[in-house]
Amino acid sequence: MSTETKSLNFLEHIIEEDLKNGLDKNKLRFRFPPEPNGYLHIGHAKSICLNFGLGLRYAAPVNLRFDDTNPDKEEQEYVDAIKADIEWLGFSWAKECYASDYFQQLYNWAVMLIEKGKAYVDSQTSTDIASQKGTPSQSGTESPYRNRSVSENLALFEAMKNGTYPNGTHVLRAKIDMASSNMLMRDPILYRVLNKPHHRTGNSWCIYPMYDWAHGQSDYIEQVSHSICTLEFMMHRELYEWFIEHVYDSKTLPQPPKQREFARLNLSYTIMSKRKLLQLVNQKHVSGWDDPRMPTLSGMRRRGYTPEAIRKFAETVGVAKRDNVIDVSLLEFCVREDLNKSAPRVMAVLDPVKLVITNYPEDAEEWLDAENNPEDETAGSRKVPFSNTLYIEREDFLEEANKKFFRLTLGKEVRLKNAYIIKGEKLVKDAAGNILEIHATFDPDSRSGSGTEASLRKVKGTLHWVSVKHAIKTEVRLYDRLFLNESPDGHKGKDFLEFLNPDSLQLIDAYAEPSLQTAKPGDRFQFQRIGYFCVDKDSNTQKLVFNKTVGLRDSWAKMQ
RNA sequence: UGGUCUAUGGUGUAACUGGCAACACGUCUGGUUUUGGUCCAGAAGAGUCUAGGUUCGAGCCCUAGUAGACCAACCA
Repeated sequence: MSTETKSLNFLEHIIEEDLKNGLDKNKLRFRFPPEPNGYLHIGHAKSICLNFGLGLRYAAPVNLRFDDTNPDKEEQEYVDAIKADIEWLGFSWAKECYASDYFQQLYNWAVMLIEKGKAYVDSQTSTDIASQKGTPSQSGTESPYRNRSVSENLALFEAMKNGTYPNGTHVLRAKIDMASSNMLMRDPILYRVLNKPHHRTGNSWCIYPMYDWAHGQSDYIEQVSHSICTLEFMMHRELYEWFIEHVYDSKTLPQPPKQREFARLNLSYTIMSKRKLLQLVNQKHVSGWDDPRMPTLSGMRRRGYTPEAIRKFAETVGVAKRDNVIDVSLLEFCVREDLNKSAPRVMAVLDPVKLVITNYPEDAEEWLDAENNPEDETAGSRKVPFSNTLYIEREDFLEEANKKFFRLTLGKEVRLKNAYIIKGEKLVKDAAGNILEIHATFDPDSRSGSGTEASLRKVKGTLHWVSVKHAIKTEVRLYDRLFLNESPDGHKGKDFLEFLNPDSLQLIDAYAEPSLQTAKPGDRFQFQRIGYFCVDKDSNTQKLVFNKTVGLRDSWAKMQ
């Protein structure tokens, strides 16, 4: 990998600095720590590419750690989906870890904090505790339980653990500073009583650690050197370090883990909140987490996005600390760039109108050579059937065309891709004036690849087509933006559902060349002049459908 | 009204310990092309939030403003 010429991002500068200051390169270790409460989305992909990318760059292990400290929201289904998505993206983790594996160790450390007088059991209600927290500009007040004796705390905490108390009755808090300007330092909660089975530990625990208590310690246990998270955890850093300081033993780890923060990915027109995505799934606005309209990795996979494209995208957007909004078109660019190299070209007509070649023998057919991919010489060629009755795209004919339009019109020549040059002759219309058929004549000497002078003649337009007799009818699913508002948070005060695009999914019947008969799920094609499509299997009917991945860059469309 | 973080073309990211602001996307021209795709060539577009300061020299350092983000869940 030629990472040498690439400039470093700020995290890599930090790591380089640490190495320069004597950190052993072999002690570098990273982790990707998802909470299994939903499917991974494109925002996670940035974090995955960042963490695993650092692992690759420094030949350091990267753990996959599930932050499963809240059985209220977490499920095994999510664990499985997350693993599948990371593998699909092309990364492999050194160890599969779970915060829940550390529950006992965490508990022991909590007991240790109590013994040191650094933690106490608070028996107030959550509202009482909240009201004592103060505000950012006003210090909080100390809990009446703050100075319980160590032995009382120990007994209470053990009883909490043993399931003696109902939910919400007691919490374990760190004794730090109720006047701190950092709200998180005002005696944060370490444990809450939650009588609920956990997807991995079952019924063995009825107290569960909070994020702050679990996360840093998990990093420490796994000997993570750099714990990279998003900006909203910035204020947690002070607490992270306070906790580490109280359990840290330099004999175990030469240097305590370091939390550093980067700005999360924001994509225009894209919902990136797991809560909202879950709502879309639960309320059946989409068919599931892997609906091709979802910004989830599984949705993008079904849509036809490639892991390469997503990795390239993550690399392109970079990593920094300022808030950003990336335009979705950049992601689409990365997808096109990758697919252009690899996707075979095929012909399909989405909105057909009949084209009759009047001077072509009525019952004749011929199989013409068609190049599979002009970007890839090894892709070979295939045969496509030609006959006197074809479908072409309705929008490829204009009865009254201006000079800017260089597709088919009466009296003008265009080329049929891989076939002949034709000339528009006349129209057959119904009583209402709708075009039923376009009649044209072809030039027999103009066959593609025939090498004749006529075949080399320049015509401005090239049309895709399929032979009516040979075409296969197939379902095509066109996807548009799911979410209409440009800014993901630009709907202040309004329900984000109001911005859902009613036309985000369109099912249409299209006609495709017969070679597509053998297409398999996951295959990707470029429908000539239309866009990229991915073969998907309908979960109910088991029939193959084509999902539109992304359109072609179309400068003509932009001119209108 | 407290604290923390951030501020570079339209967007995003660079610029090693100060030395003529670079790259990608987008935009615009022109060329190639049996995809109005691709590819190729070129151009425009910021003088780095503001005001001071240090310096021979500041996007980088200092001070003060301004703007935005984050922080008061028994969520992560």
